[in-house]
Amino acid sequence: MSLKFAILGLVEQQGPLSGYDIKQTIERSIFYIWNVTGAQIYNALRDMREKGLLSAETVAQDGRPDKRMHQITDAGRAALVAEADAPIRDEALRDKVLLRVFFGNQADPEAMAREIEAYMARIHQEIDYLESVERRVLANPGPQHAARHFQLLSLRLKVAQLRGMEEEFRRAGYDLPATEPDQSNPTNIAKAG
Amino acid sequence: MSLKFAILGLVEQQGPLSGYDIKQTIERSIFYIWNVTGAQIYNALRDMREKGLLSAETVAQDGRPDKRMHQITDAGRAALVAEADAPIRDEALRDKVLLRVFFGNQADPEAMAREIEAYMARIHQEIDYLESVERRVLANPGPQHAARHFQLLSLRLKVAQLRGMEEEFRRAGYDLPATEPDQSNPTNIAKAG
DNA sequence: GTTGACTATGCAATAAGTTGACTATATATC
DNA sequence: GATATATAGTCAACTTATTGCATAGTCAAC
Repeated sequence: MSLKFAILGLVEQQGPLSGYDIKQTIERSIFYIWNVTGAQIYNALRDMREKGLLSAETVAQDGRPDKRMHQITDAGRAALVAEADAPIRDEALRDKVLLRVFFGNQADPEAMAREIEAYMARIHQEIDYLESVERRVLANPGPQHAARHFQLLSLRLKVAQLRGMEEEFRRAGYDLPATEPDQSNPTNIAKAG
Repeated sequence: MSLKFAILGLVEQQGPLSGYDIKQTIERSIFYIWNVTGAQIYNALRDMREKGLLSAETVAQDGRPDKRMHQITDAGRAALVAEADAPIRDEALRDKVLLRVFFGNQADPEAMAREIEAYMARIHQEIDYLESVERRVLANPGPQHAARHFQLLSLRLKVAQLRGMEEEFRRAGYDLPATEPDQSNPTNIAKAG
């Protein structure tokens, strides 16, 4: 449900969107929480149209392919609210990275250490990047108070998780490989994969 | 693959295991990383037997149902090592809790605040519980140095994540509901849900 | 003039994960 | 005697997620 929840939330907040728009938006705003490919989104959209959660209208463009703009329906809005109001549970607790660490002794020791340090480097860059996003958001005050509050909160929660992990890796004796700082986000965690 | 990876890792480390044994072990040692039900394990085992990653032998018991003890095969060991040696990627980045926070404005504001505070309480208990596990492990020194190192590391990484989130929620103005402390783990995050 | 990036969508197949129902026996508790 | 818990397993159906492939036009760079 969660990808569909995210799509419903975006379409509700940002009016009619094409699949492509949704992909862009997720890559710009939810990338640190949820990773998707284009195919996943189009698959989900088809499904949601068939279930009546979204309605779509084909719009012709000049010089560009047609696109299908999606709107949330009453049924979609009901599904969105139902999910948003459901109790928060940590169901499907699942962390591939921690699992790899847990069974780290199955790997070659030196390779494992290198992997961890490379992962630390990605964490480090990701923290920098997320904090630059936060600064950018804070610097330009807009409307949508409640939405902004929660979006920033989730971002800061992610940063807090990453910081915690980084410190813990350090405490365990692992160290960042020396690199130049980088303000862009070419190899961030969310995208590396 | 990850559930199967976990199963392969356990069977490799702890010799012949029944599905039931695996369930118990996961509930005792990997519960904070990966959540499973019995059916999931038995489904995975059938699959892995069919693929030749595990071999099984039925063992009769008196006063108890027969059980099928699983051993890792050469193919299984190869699959385990292949996974363990693969680069660590944060593929399938997916956090339902953060997603719920991100779209928190879609929920009723007071209900959302209550949900977050209830979640904080679970985090808090989970930290206490994980730290008690860590103390217990540290207090009884055993063999398996490398395995222990990585198992404790993953546990501490999880604690670090949770601590980070707890602090961040506090900073955002949310507060733990007042409760009695509890040393057992009846409603911990891993099990709640 | 061809290569690559961007815009834009789709389907089929597979893999992975989840749920619910079901079968048994033994022991301990009420 | 009834109920609950622990042990031990299976299957079918389902949802969710992932991958690979295909299509097709515009635009800029080389």
